[in-house]
Formats: sequence, structure tokens, C-alpha cells
Amino acid sequence: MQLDERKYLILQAIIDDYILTAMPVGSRTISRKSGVGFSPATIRNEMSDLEELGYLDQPHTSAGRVPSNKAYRLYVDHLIKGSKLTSDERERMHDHLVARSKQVESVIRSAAGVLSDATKYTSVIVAPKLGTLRIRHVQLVPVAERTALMIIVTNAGIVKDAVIRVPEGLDADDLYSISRVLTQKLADKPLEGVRQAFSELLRGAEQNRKLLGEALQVIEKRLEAGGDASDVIVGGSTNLLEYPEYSDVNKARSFLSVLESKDTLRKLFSRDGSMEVSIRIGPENQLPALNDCSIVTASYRLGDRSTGTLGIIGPTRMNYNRVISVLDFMSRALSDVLSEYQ
Amino acid sequence: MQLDERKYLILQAIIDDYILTAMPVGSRTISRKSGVGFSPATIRNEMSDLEELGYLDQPHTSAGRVPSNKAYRLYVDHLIKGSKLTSDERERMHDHLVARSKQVESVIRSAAGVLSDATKYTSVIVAPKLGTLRIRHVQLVPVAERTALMIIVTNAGIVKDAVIRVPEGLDADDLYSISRVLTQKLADKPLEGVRQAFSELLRGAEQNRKLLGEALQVIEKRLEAGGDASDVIVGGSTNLLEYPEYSDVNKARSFLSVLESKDTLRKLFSRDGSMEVSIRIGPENQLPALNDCSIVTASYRLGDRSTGTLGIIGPTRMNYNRVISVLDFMSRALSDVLSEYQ
DNA sequence: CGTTAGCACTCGACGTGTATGAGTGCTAAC
DNA sequence: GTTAGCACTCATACACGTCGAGTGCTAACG
Repeated sequence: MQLDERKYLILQAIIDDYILTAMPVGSRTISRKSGVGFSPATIRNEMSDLEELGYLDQPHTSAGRVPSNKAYRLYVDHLIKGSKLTSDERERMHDHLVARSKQVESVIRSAAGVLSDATKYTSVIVAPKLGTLRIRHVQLVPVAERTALMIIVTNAGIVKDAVIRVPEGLDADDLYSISRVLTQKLADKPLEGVRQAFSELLRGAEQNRKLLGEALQVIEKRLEAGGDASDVIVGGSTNLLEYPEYSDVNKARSFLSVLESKDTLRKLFSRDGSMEVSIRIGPENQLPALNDCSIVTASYRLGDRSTGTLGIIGPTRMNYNRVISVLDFMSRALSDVLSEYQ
Repeated sequence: MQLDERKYLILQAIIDDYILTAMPVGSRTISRKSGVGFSPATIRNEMSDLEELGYLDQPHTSAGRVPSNKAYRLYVDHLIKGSKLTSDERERMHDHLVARSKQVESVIRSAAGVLSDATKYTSVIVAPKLGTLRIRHVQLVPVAERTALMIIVTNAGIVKDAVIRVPEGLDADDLYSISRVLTQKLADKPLEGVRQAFSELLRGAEQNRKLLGEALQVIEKRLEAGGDASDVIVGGSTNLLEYPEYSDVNKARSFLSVLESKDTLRKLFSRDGSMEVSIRIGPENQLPALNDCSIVTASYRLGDRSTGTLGIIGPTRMNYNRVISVLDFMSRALSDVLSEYQ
């Protein structure tokens, strides 16, 4: 059976209503809606068909119908009607971002806040993959005998630091000049290409071989680790508790546990290169704890190559319209603000 | 009425039991306990006295008794019997800490993890006040025309960075040598004393007055702000949801909201200079949302003057014994690990 | 032939009534 | 001073009946 015009209309009405109320919706409710000129009985027949086709579920015999994941999929793919943000809203969001633009990390943090406030769901922002960032500056700072702090400033202004051991006998001035050389040689190289740059350096400078080797090791370890906890920012983690689907503490807990594991989040919110908004519904997330959550993601740019992810996680019955427009706007806004660091 | 020996014994038994079960405890339960050789009737008489004295509450006529906040206060002040951690446990905790000792921030982060795992409550660690840290290194890195990133490395290895505007015409080399001077002049000064050091500098170097002024402003703004979100680390925020007092979603939510506000946490976990473990019970926290939470804090050292706070937040009926010993141990362990950065 | 009114049926939500049991306070006996 | 006994209280659990929202089916209607 193919879905005809009327079935689309009814299905859309059901989803719209369910998104709003979280209550199973009955035939009378739909019938009363403006735009649907049929009696409850007719609607019932159509609903029965839609259920057979897998677009609706019935919690129990005498309850209304609830959209299935298949229905949401159809909804976001075909039925969605783009909604506009008011220019007032856009302005407000943009202002929030710019107010904090002194530091990259705080921009991202406030972006997470804006996202979760605007949508009332939970927002997640993942910083760009370290490997794609370009080195701008390298600095070795002595902290103790034979120990130094290596600081790497990237084109995103993001500062990465790590403690490394250094050969004996190097004083602050030595480290200073080594830093200078390192910066000169490595500037504008992406972090992931740093191995090659280093091996060239190693050939040249015999006496600092050990120091450089250690530095390289540290950088590579960081790249492998795929970033630390501060690379994943979560906003509005308690927002979801407002919704009836989380009135059960156990559900709430399993959801919140997911938010605690930054590694899981990083995987969940990784994307291919495209800039388009992407939506994963319920089980499409491959994580039992998120079986009735949807994840909507978009990308933001930082520099020429590197992109990070910003996204929303909410109940499957989320207001996709709103979320998509907010993400779409914020993806641009965030890219714009961050490009000023270039 | 004064509390005699027996009342102490009974009160302690009640608290111990309630901490374990979270259920109002009746006279029979106490009577059965080894160590208390009285019949339920006798216990009842004593309980009645204890209630009148304000140490016990009765949820309703035919329920058992529940310890009041006054009882907990007495408990932690007098009744507590120090418990020892097994050396096995100590070792495990210590190892966890050391495993991550490459970066200060990750040490603190993993300390929060260890604390919440060991206690099954929520842990909070507050980094030392910025003002008490000493400057080790200052570095200006060019990021764009007239813009530079100022990086300050402190004795904790903690890196603070901020974008500042610089006068026109300064190239990378200029910034390099300015950094060198700044580092030389400011090294070993505490951040809070930096204003004075700067004004001396300002008198000397006429041509960079503007740059230095901006840098000083940025530093002071940071000091005022009292640190950013990354200075407060929370571990095991969902742990408390395991306990029956949070089976109500609204309670859970209001608790979790507190954890989201880093400013509130910073205030809640600030301490005077002492290194002793301190306990605040229920309303002593001055925050309605935490009326049935207790907060236990200790200090850790970082360098000669500066201290940070580590603490646990849990239900008022928390296992104070265990929490105190864990905090006591971790306060030392953390100080030790961090002192290696000095 | 599609649409709709009518009707019997289902099932969760809610309120009421009753039994149960844990726990208390009091009194009298030990 | 301690304890056994007993009447009393009250939350909890369970059974039962009512109510109402919603369904599926059938027959009538245009």
C-alpha cells in the first residue's frame, strides 16, 4: 500500500500533536484539528492502515496512537516544513556568542549554553579533531630540573599542554631558543603531519635528539587519545528531565550516564565532512540507553580544513523543526565567530 | 536532660542503621542489634526522650524514627569512630592518580573520578584561587594583525590564556622579546600581586604602555571573575540518583541543577585555610536545594601558599566514616602528586 | 464506493473500602 | 528500672467498581 495524500496529512497531524503533548493521540483529536475535514471514524480507518504499515504504535487497545521511529524518519525526511527563527531570536543568540569571544573555549562553552537554552534539550559540542589543527606556536617552559611544560598553540587559539622530560643541563634560555626553532620549523603544519616535520628536525639537531623525541611522542599520544574531556562540552544536561519520558529516575539516570562518558559522546557526535544537518532517530544511535532519543548534528568550521560538531540530543518526539533551524543558524554563527581567530 | 551513655549508644545505633537502609528505624530493629541488650519497650522510652530532645524525627505516628540534622551533627562531632581504609584500597586510589600525572588538569580530573568511585557519592574539586598561584612564564603569541594570545604558565603548570589587542607594528619577534622581558620581571610573583609589578614595568617601558595596560586588564578581569568553569571539576554526578532519596525526579533535578552552576559550587566548596576535614549538614549549606545533602570538604596543597578544595556531596545520611577517611587520604595523595610540579 | 453515525467493547486511571503489618504509647506486672 | 501485653495509628497493598477516552465493526447514507 502506498501512502496517499490524506495519510500523509493525518500522519503529520498525529506527529505534530504527539511532539507537543507526549500523549497518545486519538482520532477525535485529529478530526477536530483545522485542516483535517474528516470524521473520527474515517481517521480511525486511516490510522488502522498506518499502524499496519508500521508508522504508528498502539500502547494498548483503548489508547490513542503513537508515532513509530519509522514515522519520525518519514517526518524528518519528507514531511518537515522549515520554520524560521525570528530575527529577534537570531540576534539574541548571536549576541550571546560574541559576548564571550575572548577565548575560544569560552565561545564554545557559551555556544553550548545558547543551544540548550534555545531548544530546551541537551546540547553537545565537540571540538575539532586535534590532527586537523595547525600549529602556530610551540613553547617550552621549565618547571623543574629536567622537566618542562610544552605548550602548543594552534590556529584555533586552543592551547594544549603537556609535561615532558628534557635532557640535563638545559636552562631556561636554552629552552627559549629551542622553542623559537621549533615554532619556526613547525609553524603552519597540521598536528597530524608533525611526525614528518619532526624527523627532519631530528636529522638536523643532533644534540637535542632526546628532547625532540619525547616531544614528538607526547604529541602523538595526544593525537591517538583523540582529545581529552575538555574537547566535549555539554550544555543543559538537566533539561531533558523536564519531559515526561524521564519522570522515571532509572531512565533519567541511564541518560545522564551517557552524558558523563565523554568518549561515548565523541563517538556519537562524530560526523563525516558534510556541513548538512543530520538526524539519527532512536535505535539508529546504536546505543540501548538512547533508544528513545534522537540526535541532531551539524558542523562548524574552524580554519580551512578542520570542523567540529555541534548537536542536540532530545527525546525522539523532539521538535525537529525548531532544532534544525537553531542548529542551522548556530552552525554558521559559530563558524563566523571562530573565524576571527584565524 | 543530659544524654547518658545509653542514649548515646541507641542514637548511634539508629544513625548507623538509617545510613545503611534509609528506612525509619523501629525499636525492635535496635533491640535485635548485638551490643544493645534491651527490650524494644525500653528502647522506645529512650527514643521518645531523644525525640523530645530534638535528635529524632518521626515521619508519622506508626513509623520508626529518623535522625534529625542535630543528630548528625552530634554524630560527626562525637560519635564517629574513625574507620581505616585497607592498604589495598589506598594503593588502588594512589595508582589511579599517578597514572594521569602528565598534566595537572587531568590529575585533578582523575582525582574527582577516584573520589566519586570510592564513596559512591558526588565529588567536587575546586582548583586553587588564581590569585595565589605564582607566575612562571608569560608568552605572547601573534594570532592576527594587532591581536595576540597571552599565555600565562603558573607554578601549578596550569595554563591560562586570553586574547589581547596589541599596538600596530609589532611582529612576532617583537612579541617574543616582550614575552621574555615580561617573564623575567614577573616570574615568581603571585598573580594577585601582579598589578604592582606591572606599574613598575609601565614606568620603565614607555613605548609598550598600551600593550601592557591591556595585558594587566585581562589578568585582573580574570582574577575578579574568580576563575572559569574549568576550575571546578565534578565527578560522579549521577551517583546520587542511586539512592532512594532521589527517586523523585524533581529532587534529582534540583540537585543536578546545582551541579551545573559552577559559581554556586565554587562558593559552596570554599574553605578557610585549615587543612582539616570539615562537614556541613543539610541547611548548614544555606541552599534550599541542598537541604538534605551534606557536604564534606578537605584541602589540598599546591605550592607554598595556595590550596584548593576537594569534597564530597551526598545525602545527609551519608557514610561519614568512609567519606572522611577517603577525603583525608586523598587530600594528602593529591598534594603529594601535585607537589611534583613544583 | 467512500464517508459517517452508532454501538459494543477494551482498558487504564481513579476513588473507595478492607486487610495487613510495622511501630508506637501506655499500663501494669516483674 | 525493665519489660510484657495490649490497644491504637497509619502507610501500604490489594480488590473492586466506576468512569471515560478510544477503538473496531457494522450498517446506513449521499
